Amino acid sequence: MSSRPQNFKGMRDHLPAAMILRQHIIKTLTDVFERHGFEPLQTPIIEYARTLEGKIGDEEKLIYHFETAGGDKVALRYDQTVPLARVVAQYQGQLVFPWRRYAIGQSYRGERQQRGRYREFWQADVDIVGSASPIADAEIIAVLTEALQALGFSGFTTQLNHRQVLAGIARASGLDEAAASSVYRAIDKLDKIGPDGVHEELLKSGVAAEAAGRILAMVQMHGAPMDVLEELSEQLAGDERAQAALENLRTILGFLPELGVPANTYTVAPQLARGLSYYTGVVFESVLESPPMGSLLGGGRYDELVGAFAGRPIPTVGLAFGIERLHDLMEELGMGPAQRTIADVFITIFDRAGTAESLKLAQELRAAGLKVETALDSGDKLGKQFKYADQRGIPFALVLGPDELARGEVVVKNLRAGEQRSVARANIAAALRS
RNA sequence: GGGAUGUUCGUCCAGCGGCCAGGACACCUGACUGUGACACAGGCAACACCAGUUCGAUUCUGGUACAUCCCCCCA
Repeated sequence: MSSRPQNFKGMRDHLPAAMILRQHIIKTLTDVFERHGFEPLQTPIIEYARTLEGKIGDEEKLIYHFETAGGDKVALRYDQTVPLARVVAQYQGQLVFPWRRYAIGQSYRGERQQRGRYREFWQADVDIVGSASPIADAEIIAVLTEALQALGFSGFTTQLNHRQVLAGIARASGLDEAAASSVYRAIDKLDKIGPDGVHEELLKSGVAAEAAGRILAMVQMHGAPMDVLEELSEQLAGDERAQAALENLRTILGFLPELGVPANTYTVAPQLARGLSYYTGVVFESVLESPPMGSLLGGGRYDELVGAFAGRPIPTVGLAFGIERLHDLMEELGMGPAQRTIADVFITIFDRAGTAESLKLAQELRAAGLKVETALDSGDKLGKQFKYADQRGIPFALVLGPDELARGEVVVKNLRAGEQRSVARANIAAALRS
């Protein structure tokens, strides 16, 4: 009784049909990123453990640690932001700032698997490093909006907030910084557990009933973004840092129309907290109304992390798309490319004598830019070859037998429609494209 | 890390103390020797693993592994 082979828990294999969708997602994102001038970056998935330690807060227990045979303490990267900070510090002299870069690859977190959460997951990160300009923040929001649209999503909402608005709400409720973190966690669950649930959690974390009521009132504000900002401004009057944050949000939002971000794709959401470990300014995430899938992406401004290795402040704003979630959602919603395979056409081999001509034809069509697969066994019957091509989902099969060779033609068979016709060899590529 | 539920041919499902463990789809093989699909006829193929209870376990109990989902946290 041999044990069945099995992939490691929480990690997935992606068979060709899934990979076609994933590559479509990655290509679409890459196109959008590059249209905005972002350059590609790739870093190893293994880092020295010390590089990752102390950077992401109390979730370090989720980092995969191990020791190499040579005694090096290493870790699988937890995200692509800390590696970015490392790269910035290491190659300062070779990079031109502000630096726009994107990185698409996998990260690892040792947590229990759940919907939309895996132990190995791909993210597409986009960041503008070395600029504190609100134009940079706005551009990141423009990129995210454009990318979701390019993928075919509609009805998504990007919720925006600012760390200092959150802090201001805590201050206005008489809470000190130490108490704040559990408060942020509680209010961030508003959408999930409702006002009553949040109220309960606030009380549980030691917030007075009156303060909890004020927090809830502020956090539940909704309406047109500029109106919400105005209301918050009144509620947080006298708090300079909060006022500056609100002004910053106003400025960022002001650039959005020109950057092509439709007003119905974003809201100001005072309850949005996100992973608080390193964000310092604007924070945001995009969600889909349904099906439920957590956030599709998340990000914000973090002005301290990147400079931590470099030893000088390097303000940065960026975000991470969750490729797994985009993938799962698009699969569920039937979005993305319809084809099951990448090949455009299958070329049969009629018999041993015709093998050379079939292979030659394949090269001609490949040179013309088509994706071509040939039969591999000159002894197989045509019927078997057709069946194979059909099972693979290849739309066309070509037959090059003695009759066709004599006439300088090729039979083009449409496997979906079941029709076939004879086409002059020179015109095949064109016939397949039409 | 804590918790809930689940695991039967490749896939989806049935069975439920004793069965040759059943079906559908998929797959393989047949007739057609320049043509797949449809139909037909055959065939391959499973009780996740380890203990326990029992005369007897796929079925009951416990554990393990894995999966789905929740908490935590996040993409």
